[in-house]
Amino acid sequence: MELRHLRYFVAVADALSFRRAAERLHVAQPPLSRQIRDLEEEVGHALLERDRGGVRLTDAGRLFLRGARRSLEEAGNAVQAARDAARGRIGEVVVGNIGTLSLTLLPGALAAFRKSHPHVEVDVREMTRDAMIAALAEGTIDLALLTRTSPIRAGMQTQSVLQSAVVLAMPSTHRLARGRGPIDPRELAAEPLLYVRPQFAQGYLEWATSVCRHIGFAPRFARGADTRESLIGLIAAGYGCALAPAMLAVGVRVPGVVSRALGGSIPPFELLATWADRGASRYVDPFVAALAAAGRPAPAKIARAKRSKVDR
Amino acid sequence: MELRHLRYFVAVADALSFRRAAERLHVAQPPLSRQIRDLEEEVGHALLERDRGGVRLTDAGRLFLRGARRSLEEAGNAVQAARDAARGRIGEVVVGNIGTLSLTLLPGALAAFRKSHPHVEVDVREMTRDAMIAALAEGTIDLALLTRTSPIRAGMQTQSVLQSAVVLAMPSTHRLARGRGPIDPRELAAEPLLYVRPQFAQGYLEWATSVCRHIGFAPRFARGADTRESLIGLIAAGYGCALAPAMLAVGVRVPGVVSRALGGSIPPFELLATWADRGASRYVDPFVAALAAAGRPAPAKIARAKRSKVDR
DNA sequence: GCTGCTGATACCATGAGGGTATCAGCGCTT
DNA sequence: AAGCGCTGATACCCTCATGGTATCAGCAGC
Repeated sequence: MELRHLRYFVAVADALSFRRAAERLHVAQPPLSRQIRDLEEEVGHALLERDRGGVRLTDAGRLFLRGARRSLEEAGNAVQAARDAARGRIGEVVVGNIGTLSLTLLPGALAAFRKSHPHVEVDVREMTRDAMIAALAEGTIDLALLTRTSPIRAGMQTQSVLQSAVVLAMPSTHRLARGRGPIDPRELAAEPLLYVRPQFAQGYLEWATSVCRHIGFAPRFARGADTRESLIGLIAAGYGCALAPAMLAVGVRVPGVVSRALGGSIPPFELLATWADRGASRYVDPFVAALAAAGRPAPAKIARAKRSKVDR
Repeated sequence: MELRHLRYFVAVADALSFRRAAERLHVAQPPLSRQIRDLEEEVGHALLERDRGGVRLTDAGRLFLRGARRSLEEAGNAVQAARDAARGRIGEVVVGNIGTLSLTLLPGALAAFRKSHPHVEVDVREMTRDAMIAALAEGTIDLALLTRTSPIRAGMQTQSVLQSAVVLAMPSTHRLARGRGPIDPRELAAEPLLYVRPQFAQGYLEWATSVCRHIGFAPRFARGADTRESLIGLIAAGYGCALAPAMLAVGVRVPGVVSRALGGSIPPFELLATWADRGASRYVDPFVAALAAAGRPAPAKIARAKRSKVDR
């Protein structure tokens, strides 16, 4: 399969006619037919339905068309990016974003970085943790925001860009919701905990487990949610408590949910900027610096409140 | 340029050696060299630096490599998707997501849809409004969540999936922050308003303007922010007020920011599911139904509160 | 039954891609 | 210093895939 097949297929799918597509492509119709036939053979299924008087896409063809368009677009972007870079006009940093966790961090970093590097494009992509780790190794992204418990591969550099105290989020009717000041972490041992299933929030379970181990007990995980938002929903509905970084509680605050800091010396939740030793964009370093700077000032009013007197 | 060029280039970039790359590709080294040379000619710039004893990527090559990988991956995905579809195993719905606005809406809809259609993959992509509109026309995405003021092209169907009352978000020290109940909207005429610049949140400005026009005055926009988050930051810092859908205020609630509903008969903020008449996935209809259902129950406690007595 | 449209088939040519043999530059060893 | 081993580049040839032309097959409407 070559880009030619994709170009031809897209043309036919757009024109819904071999003849007209051939015209637009400046080739004759028979070679076009043959290329499409070859493509269908390689895929192994019919992509087009030839009715008299026209062509229609099969279900398979519809999906293939989408992928073909994306592939062609990426190929064109690659050329464009290379030309731009050769002219020294812009660079590019691609950041793999870790869901809503970085909602508080990214905006500030982006704003600061745009000021110091106006010609550098920062492209934020939403992907799962495992996808980020794979993409880092491939060089598809320059930078990922990962938790410390992530299975980071060899050849990577990391820098902590954000630390956030661990809090317990719970229904406002919960027995632990009443008191003031930090909770005695040993109280948690008896609590069934809610969690986010690993499919979407990979690593949450490991992180929560490691926090409990550090306190000194094995967690009892009661009920899983599919997304961070539905986890909050479960808490609000009174199903139980969950461990969370304080910064997450800032972003999504919902009536019926209360969060209190944990006492003792619990290691804070930590977000690591992670990038490859070799082959990364030269703009990774300044961007990481911007992240680290953004991880400190404004939104840190709560995030910084580790085990300091602010909490007490 | 063909996929072959991309495959070859990726192989060389991975091996950092023409010989070894040629081995892995099962071709001889000279043809490989020629293909790479042709590719560099087409791009117009050197992608590789040939040093004695090895190969290094140029800056242009680094960026090209990334695009090449993506293009190849999309091409592979296209084939895979077509095969899956032909077996009737799964369908696919791609949703263009409108930033944080749909944070409250999507999780519920996704959960419900997964229950009724477990074999259908829903792929959520983060993109700007204009990118969504273009992608809809191209068939790259099946569905977009757009505001009513968006310039939707012909051949599209829409369905309202969420309505949310308009609130005024302001610093807690603001004169309008004190009273109770809905604000008299005419009070706003004197207020300088903050806004999100059109680059990131395309359409916000039009929407806010149309709300003011409906009330009966021309808005005075004072200061722009780059992201929704930094807008909230500006408000918290006391720079002024901003109009917002109530649902947005639910997601991001920050100390120092207060929001109050607007009185009178202001049309609510509305989110439209938008899809192409023809060529869309067959699963669009049930997914839109799931969205509409999710737009009603739980998070609607505030969102539903249009101009009903709940506000008064 | 003719003409118009649709796409498929048959066959031929040209040229691009791939093969082999060889060259050129450089570092290391003997 | 000469030879060897590695690197990638060049020269040349062959083959087959791609694209061309001519034609066929099915169907609609006049």
